Amino acid sequence: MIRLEILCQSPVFRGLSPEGVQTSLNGIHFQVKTYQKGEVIVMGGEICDRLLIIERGSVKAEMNDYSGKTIKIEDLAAPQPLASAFLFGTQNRFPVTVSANTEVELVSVPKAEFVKLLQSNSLILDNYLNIISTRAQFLSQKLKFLSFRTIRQKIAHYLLEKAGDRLQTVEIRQSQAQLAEMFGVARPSLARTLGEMCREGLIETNRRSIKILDKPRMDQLLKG
Amino acid sequence: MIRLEILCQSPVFRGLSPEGVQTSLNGIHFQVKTYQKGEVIVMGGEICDRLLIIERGSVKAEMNDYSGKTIKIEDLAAPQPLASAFLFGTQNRFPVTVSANTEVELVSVPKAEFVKLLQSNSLILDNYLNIISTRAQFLSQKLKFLSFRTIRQKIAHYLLEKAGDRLQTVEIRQSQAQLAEMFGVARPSLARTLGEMCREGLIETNRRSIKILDKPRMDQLLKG
DNA sequence: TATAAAATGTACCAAATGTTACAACCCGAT
DNA sequence: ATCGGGTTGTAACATTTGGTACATTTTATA
Repeated sequence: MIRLEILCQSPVFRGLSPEGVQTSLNGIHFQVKTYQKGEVIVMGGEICDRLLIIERGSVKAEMNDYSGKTIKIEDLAAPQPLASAFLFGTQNRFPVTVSANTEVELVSVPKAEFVKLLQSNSLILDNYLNIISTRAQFLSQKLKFLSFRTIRQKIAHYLLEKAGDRLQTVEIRQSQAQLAEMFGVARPSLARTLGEMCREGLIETNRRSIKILDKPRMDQLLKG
Repeated sequence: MIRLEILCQSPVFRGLSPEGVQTSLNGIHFQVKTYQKGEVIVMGGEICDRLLIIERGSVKAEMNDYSGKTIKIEDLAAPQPLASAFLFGTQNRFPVTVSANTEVELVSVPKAEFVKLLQSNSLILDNYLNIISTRAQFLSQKLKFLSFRTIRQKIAHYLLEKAGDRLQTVEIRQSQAQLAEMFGVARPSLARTLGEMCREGLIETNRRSIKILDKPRMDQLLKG
């Protein structure tokens, strides 16, 4: 049994009514698979020739290097699709090993069938293009971010970007620890640098809001 | 006048004959624009609502931060498309300022028209999906790369990846300086680390070829 | 309100990297 | 063969960051 109410909330089917999803899926082949908690859903390196959409439950994705040990983890829950950027392109293999956090139900659509979907329904096509593009943009953004050498620069970049042209005060939604992870630095290092920038009169921190005091000097930081 | 022989070599139209490109383009609106050397083609931040394909000449893309200074450069020549990953997605703005290196001729296809193309021709759709996916994968790979903390890890990752399962000797095509830039580290630091790894018996360097002596310990480096 | 858990601000030291400088080497052009 | 430019190896030193530890504050929950 397909959970249409769930699927139509998936990024892939966004904007379609449950009936619309039903209609779209009518013409194509697909499977619904169930996995028990802990079960491996896809192994890293496996050919990615199908689109997987989580219908129920959550999974974790672990990246494993050649030596066999897992490094990083990402959690995905219904109604997210899995590794959508790896269906096409030159590297058609799952970069991660995916296993079930809970009991999981997946819809598995073979690539060829999914292509039919894309061609028959312009909304799904648009959705999918948006998914991959957004992913590429996200990664691109993150890369630009990592290209800054010092923590000061990362902070300056982050704040100025978030503040835009007029705003002076930026509200941080994440914890300092999350911010540090996003910056790719150690949490105490981030706190220290924030403290230094405060003392130097560049910014003013107060909880989760940061006020930019000296924009010119912040700009200067990035010119290097 | 459209240069069909050039366009059909573009990643977007790959696999189509010149006549096929002609046929595909017949139904849609598009423009051919010419720019003089040095002229700005798109400003960073501008809305990206059209696909641009270079028909002749080459362009350079510069990323400029808020302080107005350009940072990085990428060169693109015919028959490459421009910023193809930014036509869709949430951030529909050019991330870079593009200007003409030489006299340049571009084909400009409005987004709405391009969508028609994608829907009418499954080959173009497949090509485009491949372009964005490949880009996402490339970025993802690069990001994984930068996620390694130490230079040793970066070297180990790079060498093991390049060597694959059997090869022991890896030929480097770039200079040490280029390699360092790719790693995002200072050149002397890279040289130093290579030297250390040599002395420790992990590798053996000789000009632009590096021999992996102790694969197990190299693996171990990445687990740490 | 009381209490535990999480988040934050700091300090110290060790490790890694950047910076600068210079010598040795390789390679191509004259 | 020789000269010069680019590449590589190395050293010494300054900076930055990571890691660990702990006190303090805030937040969540009973």
